[in-house]
Amino acid sequence: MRLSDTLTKQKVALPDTGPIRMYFCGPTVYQRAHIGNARPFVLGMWLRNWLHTQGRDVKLVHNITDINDRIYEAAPGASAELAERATEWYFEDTEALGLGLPDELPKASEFVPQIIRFIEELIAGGYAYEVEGDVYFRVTRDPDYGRLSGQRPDQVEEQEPNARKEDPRDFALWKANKPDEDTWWDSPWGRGRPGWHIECSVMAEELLGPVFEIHGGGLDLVFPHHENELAQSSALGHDFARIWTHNGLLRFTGSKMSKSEGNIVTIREAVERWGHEAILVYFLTGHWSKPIDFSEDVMESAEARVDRFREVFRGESQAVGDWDEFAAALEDDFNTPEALAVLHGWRDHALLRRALAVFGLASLAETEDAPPEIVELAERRRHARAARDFDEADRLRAQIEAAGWEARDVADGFQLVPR
RNA sequence: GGCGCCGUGGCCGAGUGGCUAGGCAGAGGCCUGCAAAGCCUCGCACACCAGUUCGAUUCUGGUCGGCGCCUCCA
Repeated sequence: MRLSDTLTKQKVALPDTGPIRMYFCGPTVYQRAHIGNARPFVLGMWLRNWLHTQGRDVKLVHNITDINDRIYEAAPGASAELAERATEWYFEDTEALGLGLPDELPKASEFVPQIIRFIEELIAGGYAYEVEGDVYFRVTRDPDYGRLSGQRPDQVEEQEPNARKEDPRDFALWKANKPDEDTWWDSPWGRGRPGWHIECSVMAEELLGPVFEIHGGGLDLVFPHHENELAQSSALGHDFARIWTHNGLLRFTGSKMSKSEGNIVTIREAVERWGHEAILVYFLTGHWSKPIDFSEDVMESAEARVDRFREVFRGESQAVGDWDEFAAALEDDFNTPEALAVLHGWRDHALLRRALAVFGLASLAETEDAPPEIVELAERRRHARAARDFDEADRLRAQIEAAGWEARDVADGFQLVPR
């Protein structure tokens, strides 16, 4: 399989043998996750499922960042409780997507000793320095800094001056505890807590090793988050990720859906409104590397596709479907829109179910049986029709519809479909 | 200012140097007691301007337009 890689800007082939180790950046837990947060989660799970069906050994790590400025700001004095609660929300919400869970869901707070050791190594190598309880990464020490995002250190917009930094673009590995921060850990530099980027380098390497195959996350993480992860890990001589996959962001009413703009729909709201299947199909309709609009229209369109697949399973299974065509679409940069188009032509129930299962959509193959009382009405309607009493037949159909079912006349009788 | 992405038929959205994407919506038809579902047919699609080429939506250059990131955003 080949995947578009941010670092080389090319499609890079995965190794043909050996395990596929993947690290996908998860949420910072301080509020309910929005639908955009679901995209990297979903992509990670799909890749994992697909590689499994290809017989590969896969391990997917999806981190939870539960130490962050935003959490302190959102819950002054109770940040740990908020992080814990928001982590539970995230588990609930992603579980509702019907894709199961990644192999590992590490939390930053559980890796602080390893983070401290990592920072100590960076200091020992001259890549980081301590100032008054803070530790900063020395960006100018890395001649390749900026190679992931294309940003050169001298081009990066300067932030608010921080007199403690040697250079304004240096970033924090460790931050000294502030009075309003209610969680802290002891370290060689005093009480404090990890900076934003270091936890991912550490957790990825702890759980996958100093080199792994795929690192994913939202496009907005390329800079600075992933650039800095790469800088930290390569400073210690680690290869880190072989392929960087960055998913396009969701746009809502034309502009980016973002927490700061407030125009967000949570995963939970979306699942309630459209159901998890329509959401998954919606994600399927756009290539993972490109932005997609989130709107009523596209969701209605996704719902229609869901119905269409369900309809196939209500019909007769026919030997129509070419697995290789499906596989070819996914093997070439995981092109789900193409794969989806292929699947729309299939009539082989077992094959289609197997393909949909890759995307967590096997449930589309489940046909629902009507309760006995509805079947009874349908039977009566069949007799009425046989007797050419169409007024009675239409009355019964209305009654069936009122009960939430649709009566369809088919060659050998009737079919009942939930509405 | 720096880095990067994108402009495909009413909408969404793949893809290709010449051969059907697919879905939604729309029109007509088949089927039906009427429907529903399904199936069939249809709509002069590739922002603009040059260039390369026998031939470009697909390659190159430019123009216009939209969008993302630039140290709290998946």
